[in-house]
Amino acid sequence: MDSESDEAFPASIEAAWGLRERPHKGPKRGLTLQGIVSAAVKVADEEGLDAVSMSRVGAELGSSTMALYRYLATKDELLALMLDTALGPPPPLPEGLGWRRGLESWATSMRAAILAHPWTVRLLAPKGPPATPNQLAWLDQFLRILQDTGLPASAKLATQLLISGHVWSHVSITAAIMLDTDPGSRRRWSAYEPFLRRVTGEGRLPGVRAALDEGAFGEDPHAADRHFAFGLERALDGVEAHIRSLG
Amino acid sequence: MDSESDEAFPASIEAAWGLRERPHKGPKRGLTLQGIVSAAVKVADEEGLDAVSMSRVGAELGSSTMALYRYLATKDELLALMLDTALGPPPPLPEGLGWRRGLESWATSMRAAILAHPWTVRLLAPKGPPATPNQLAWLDQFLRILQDTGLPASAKLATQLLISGHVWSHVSITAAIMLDTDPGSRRRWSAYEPFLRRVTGEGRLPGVRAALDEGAFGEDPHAADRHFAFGLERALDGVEAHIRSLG
DNA sequence: CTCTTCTGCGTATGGCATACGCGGTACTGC
DNA sequence: GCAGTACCGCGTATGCCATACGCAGAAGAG
Repeated sequence: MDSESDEAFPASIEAAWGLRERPHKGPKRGLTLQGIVSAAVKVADEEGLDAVSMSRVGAELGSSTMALYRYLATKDELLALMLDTALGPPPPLPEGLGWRRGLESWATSMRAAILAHPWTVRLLAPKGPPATPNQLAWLDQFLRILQDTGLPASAKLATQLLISGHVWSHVSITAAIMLDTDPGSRRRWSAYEPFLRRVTGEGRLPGVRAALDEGAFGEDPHAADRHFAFGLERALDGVEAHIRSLG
Repeated sequence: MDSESDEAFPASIEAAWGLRERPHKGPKRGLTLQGIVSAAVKVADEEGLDAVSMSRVGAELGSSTMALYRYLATKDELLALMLDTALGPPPPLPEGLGWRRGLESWATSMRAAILAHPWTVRLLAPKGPPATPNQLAWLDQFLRILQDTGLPASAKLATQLLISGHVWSHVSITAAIMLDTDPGSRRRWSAYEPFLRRVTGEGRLPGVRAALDEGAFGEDPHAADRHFAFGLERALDGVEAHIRSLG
């Protein structure tokens, strides 16, 4: 009955939900899943996601590479669990905010949680349905915020897709700039405006050229925050209009 | 003068803009950048993005691995150019559509262009400012559609971020399902609803549970299309309200 | 006709995920 | 208390990968 779902979902994800098995036969386990994941998160925080290899994580634990495979079937499982613990659970929501302020807060918290560990950005690309505890907790909070709006459940999910998509895509661009510690590609951003100017010459790409001449590409460092807020407000305006049209 | 920007942007990207150098000294070149990129796109289409290795592409051309490095500094450059040619230029826009229908059409075309080569999804994660010809052409079309709306250029860019973010994130999820040819993970989707039911027991995750009981997770195959349209309409509603408030 | 510069490409390096199997451990059933 | 067994950590090995380096030869420049 339940044994089928045990097969369909990786054992390590089951384990993350606390569905531990009885203490089996062999020798005592020297490691824990949580310990492995924490070590991997530490490595990612300190040396970047590319430094997270099975051998590097093993070394961090004073263990060997292959020992980890007694806890994880593949590296992808490790990455999924790293994402889950790095994001953490959503912060508790103040009562009585109303759905709009609630979603605003949700999106802002989500953005902050991601940027607290910028390498999570690259792991947010969905590889399957959300299945880890914290990921589902964020989804759950979102759905609860919309509880009393009268939206059908499928519209709630579609709204979550819109808002979290905005957070994700915005944060991806932010991270692409922020994470650029390499001086070579940092130079690329400063060379961007002259590059665009060259490429938009002779009447090519008039839309880009107009934006360029309006100074939209040489913006102040707070432009990212303002763009995030702008998109979020537009999206919420649209949701609000739709909710009103239902009542 | 211009030589600085030549340094800041990879030579292969300059080459993609047709800024070819004079036929230099040595032996004739046996390959072309376009030929390499086309071969790589072919491999990705037929065998998936993971099959695209320098040696596989070299073999496709009857050439060696290292020959490619006379045309590309790194594999990342190849991937950037693959993305650009796979997306292609935006289809010409019917005249007089009005900005709203225009953006709708833009987003729909963009989604179709991505899904025509589903592996592009993974390459859309921004690694720097958009710099290749077709990427900038899509951006340009978007900005031109908003030409007469009275929006400041920075708002136009923020709007583009919102809409393209929606397209990207939606298509990412769609692709995560579509590309799942592996029977093991296909099973995971069908096992998802029972999994959620198990995990939302005992009052946990009430928001998810409510959506589950409303049947929102066991939806028909056209749910993806409807969710895409829903999010797009909400976003455009918000933009429309904002544009009205300016006039 | 030589010289220089660029070509394709062979070889080598260091990294990676992970398959496989061994020797030993500690719980289970007798 | 003892055998059996299932599971442990982990050494070794395989087959990928991107790419650094340098060489031999080709072809335009003088």
